[in-house]
Amino acid sequence: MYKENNKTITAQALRRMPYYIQQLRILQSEKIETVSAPKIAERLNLNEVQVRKDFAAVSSTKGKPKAGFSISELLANMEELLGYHNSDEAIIVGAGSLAQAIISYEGFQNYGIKIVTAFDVNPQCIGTEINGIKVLTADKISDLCRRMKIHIGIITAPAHQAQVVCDQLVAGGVLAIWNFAPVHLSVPEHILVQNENLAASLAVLSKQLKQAMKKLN
Amino acid sequence: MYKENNKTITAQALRRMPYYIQQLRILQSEKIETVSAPKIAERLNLNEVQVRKDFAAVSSTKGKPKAGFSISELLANMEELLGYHNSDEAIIVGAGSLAQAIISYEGFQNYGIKIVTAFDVNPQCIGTEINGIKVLTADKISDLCRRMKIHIGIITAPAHQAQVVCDQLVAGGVLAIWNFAPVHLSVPEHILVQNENLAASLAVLSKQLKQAMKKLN
DNA sequence: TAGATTGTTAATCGATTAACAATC
DNA sequence: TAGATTGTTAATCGATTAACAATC
Repeated sequence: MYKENNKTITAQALRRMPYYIQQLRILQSEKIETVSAPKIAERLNLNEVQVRKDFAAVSSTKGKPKAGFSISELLANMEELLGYHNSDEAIIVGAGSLAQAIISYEGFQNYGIKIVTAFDVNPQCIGTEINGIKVLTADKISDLCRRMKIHIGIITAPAHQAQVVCDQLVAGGVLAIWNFAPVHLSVPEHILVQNENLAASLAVLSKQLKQAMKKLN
Repeated sequence: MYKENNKTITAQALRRMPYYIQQLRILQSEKIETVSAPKIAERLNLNEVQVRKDFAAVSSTKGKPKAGFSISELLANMEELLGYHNSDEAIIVGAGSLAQAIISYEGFQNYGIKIVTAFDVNPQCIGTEINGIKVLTADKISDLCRRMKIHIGIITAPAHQAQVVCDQLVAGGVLAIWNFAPVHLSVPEHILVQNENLAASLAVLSKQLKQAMKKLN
């Protein structure tokens, strides 16, 4: 849980923020100026109390009974909270198609990080560029992280290389790791790891589907 | 929550399964035959009771006090549970770099789905192949899903096309949607949606990092 | 005013963790 | 036997949801 202006925001609430931002932008493009929590809740299939609490937690001003919240103010508060306008620098290790997808993902610069360099072990791609981002040899990971004071490392390397890459990032002083390899990473206690495990997500989906189909029969 | 052999497995437990499988395979490759819950818990930084309960929930036989569980049996039970050996067919819509990454992701065929066709609106990529998978024109989504009785649709299209694609999938009889577009999808009640929202994950990571760095000062 | 909406306290729900007897 | 480990019940924790008075 994180504090901002004496208010507490949970990780789950943070995960909802991009969805709020998306909806608020739609309303804003329709020249609407205020919105109520129940309205957004309905559009996103969420509980209205939850939305109200989330809004209260990020909003710099109070909502107005009957009227709701100012859309432009909510948007500014949420974007500020997520750091959309002052991006942290990051590097990405493993310059394959996943790296390319992330680098070109709907303009990630708007999402609070800026990828400055890519790394790979394959001599064939070293020296090339992905969307304007240079691919360097993996030997230089620690060195570059340290020199550029990089705080975020993204691992898109294959599973069997993920732990080695992780260790190099940690050695380079990286504090947060966004891990796309489907393996558990061992890290010192102070290092943050966010796992993006597609195998795990798929496990949930395909099991749920099987259950649903059983019910249909 | 899902039942299997009178035992209940939660979605969170399912998400832990691929990590168990990874660790069990490592031990198996070292010719070790049994393992205890506390041992796996330690390797994965989990609570030992949680691991024991997860094992009990999937295992076809009971663990033995002092000895623990049979690794090969646990592996077989988990792989069966996740459907690793009888893959469901799926299609993917939006044949960009993210689609390519998913298609080539560590051999996804082992993870319970088999992607049979890709779709795109861009005439340039229609007719090409991605790792042996043909790219067809998006007009044919509903039709093909219906004819081939496809149950899983993967959306890797841009945000502004995601809802349209989703509607086509639903019209084609798809029951489960794996959505990589960073938007909320409106679907009929019986349709399963698993959101893979990178913007949301990044929001958590970058906020946590900011908090951690505040503490360091 | 009436009613939609807010903010807040209390109740519920689900998942994790602790405690502990049973057992190989 | 002693001790590691299991299985299970109870306690804890955190997040979501319900209830309701306050207010524009």
